[in-house]
Amino acid sequence: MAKRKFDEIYTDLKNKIETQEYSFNSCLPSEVELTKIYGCVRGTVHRAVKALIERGYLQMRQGSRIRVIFEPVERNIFRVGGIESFKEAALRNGFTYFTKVVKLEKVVADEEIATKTGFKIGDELYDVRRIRCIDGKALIFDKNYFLISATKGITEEIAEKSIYDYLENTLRMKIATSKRRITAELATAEDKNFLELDDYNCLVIISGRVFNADGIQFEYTESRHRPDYFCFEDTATRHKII
Amino acid sequence: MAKRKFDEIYTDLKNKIETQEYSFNSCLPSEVELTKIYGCVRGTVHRAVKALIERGYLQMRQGSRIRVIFEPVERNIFRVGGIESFKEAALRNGFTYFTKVVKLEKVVADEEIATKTGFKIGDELYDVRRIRCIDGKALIFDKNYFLISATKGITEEIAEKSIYDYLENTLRMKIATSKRRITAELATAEDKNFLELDDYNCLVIISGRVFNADGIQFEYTESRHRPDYFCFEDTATRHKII
DNA sequence: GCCGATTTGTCCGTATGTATC
DNA sequence: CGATACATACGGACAAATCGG
Repeated sequence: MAKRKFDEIYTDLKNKIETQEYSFNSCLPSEVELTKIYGCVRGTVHRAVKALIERGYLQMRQGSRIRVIFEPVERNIFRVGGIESFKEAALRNGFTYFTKVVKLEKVVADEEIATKTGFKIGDELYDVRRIRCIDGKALIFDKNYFLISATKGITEEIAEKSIYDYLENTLRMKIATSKRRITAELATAEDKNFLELDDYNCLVIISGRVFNADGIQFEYTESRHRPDYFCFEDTATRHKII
Repeated sequence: MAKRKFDEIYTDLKNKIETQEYSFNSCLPSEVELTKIYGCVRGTVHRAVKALIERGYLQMRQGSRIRVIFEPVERNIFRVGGIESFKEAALRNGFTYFTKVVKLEKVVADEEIATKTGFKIGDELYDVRRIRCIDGKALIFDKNYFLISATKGITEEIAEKSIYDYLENTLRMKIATSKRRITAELATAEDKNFLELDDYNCLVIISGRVFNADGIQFEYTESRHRPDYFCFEDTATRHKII
């Protein structure tokens, strides 16, 4: 995977930017100079640079040079970006955490479930509900449905550890795309029962449909966060499809 | 701008997918067949397809064909995706809306403002606060700071209409990148004063720093939404930098 | 399970256009 | 205006994964 020339350049530039070797508001060497540094054609450099633009590290303008717009920020917050899983985020922030499985049942999708989850009526699903505790406090409530035909064999032990480890490493499933939606709602009775909400009467909800490489939707996920344990970051570029 | 071959292909494929000419879960013609259709080389087709993958329309896997994973969804929700402005979202949903300017003052950034906004202490800024009303209800509270040296001449009339129109069309500023963060917080006294919060005691906050093409940050924006008028959608692809 | 055809993934080298300085 | 630098596209090559017989 990491033997793509393109990845090397991407990673190397990203590191140099993060360590301020290329510092905020300075300019990168021109693309032609970069081709000499990395020993490749301009197209390959260009591709790496565009990837860094989309991720908010660089900025380009035709005719002028490539500018660094990355600034390191202090952060002790619970991010849910494109990449980090719950576990990674907890670890990065130095929190202790554990998962408690409160439900693991087989259900058949009725109309209500089908509409909400994107599965078809009649599909057999695992209904998994878990509480995520951080520093001993119950802060996140995860509700998941998995298509049994694609994810056979999920047990409580697996749900407590990592379902994705099981799917990827044991079942050898290849996960491809995931469509997410972030919303916020009033907390339900179930939320209040399971979570320590303190003064908050709302939750932030990240819901998503996940597809495997065969184009089959195998999961619907809903992660209900106490507001202070939620943060999402991204970079948008206006007016351009890259 | 629209004379890029790549854009034509992107737009045409996107339309054909949205109108189900290429339907959910079916496969596209191979890249080679597409080059014949569009009269271009494979690299160009490939690039358009990758853009559609990042936006959740398609899925590819080396060796097998390109699959459509877009499904039209009912949507009567207030999205804040990468692209839509407040106005566009309101229009799309068929709501009436208007903006009320409750503050437009010049301020000098002190330490507190500087930390929060990313400007430097001593920078001269416009402090703009606006209420967004949808269907007659005050639902969104926008707090913005603009760097005066880059955005000279903002008036109440402009703030009521569209500051971005003014910046792009009158000042000819080129907006490039914007880093956003989505969080949720308890509503403040100011929020409760300006907004109709009903039962909600929290708000969803989209904050961001916006840079122009010269790499200058000219805006800090904070958009405080009542939870039921907020929705963010995106697509994530696992394990791969495209 | 093997093999060959198909299809996507990456990269090269080159050429031309366009914006900036 | 010319020099520089990025933007897009072409055509070709080979690698890697998939699929069907």
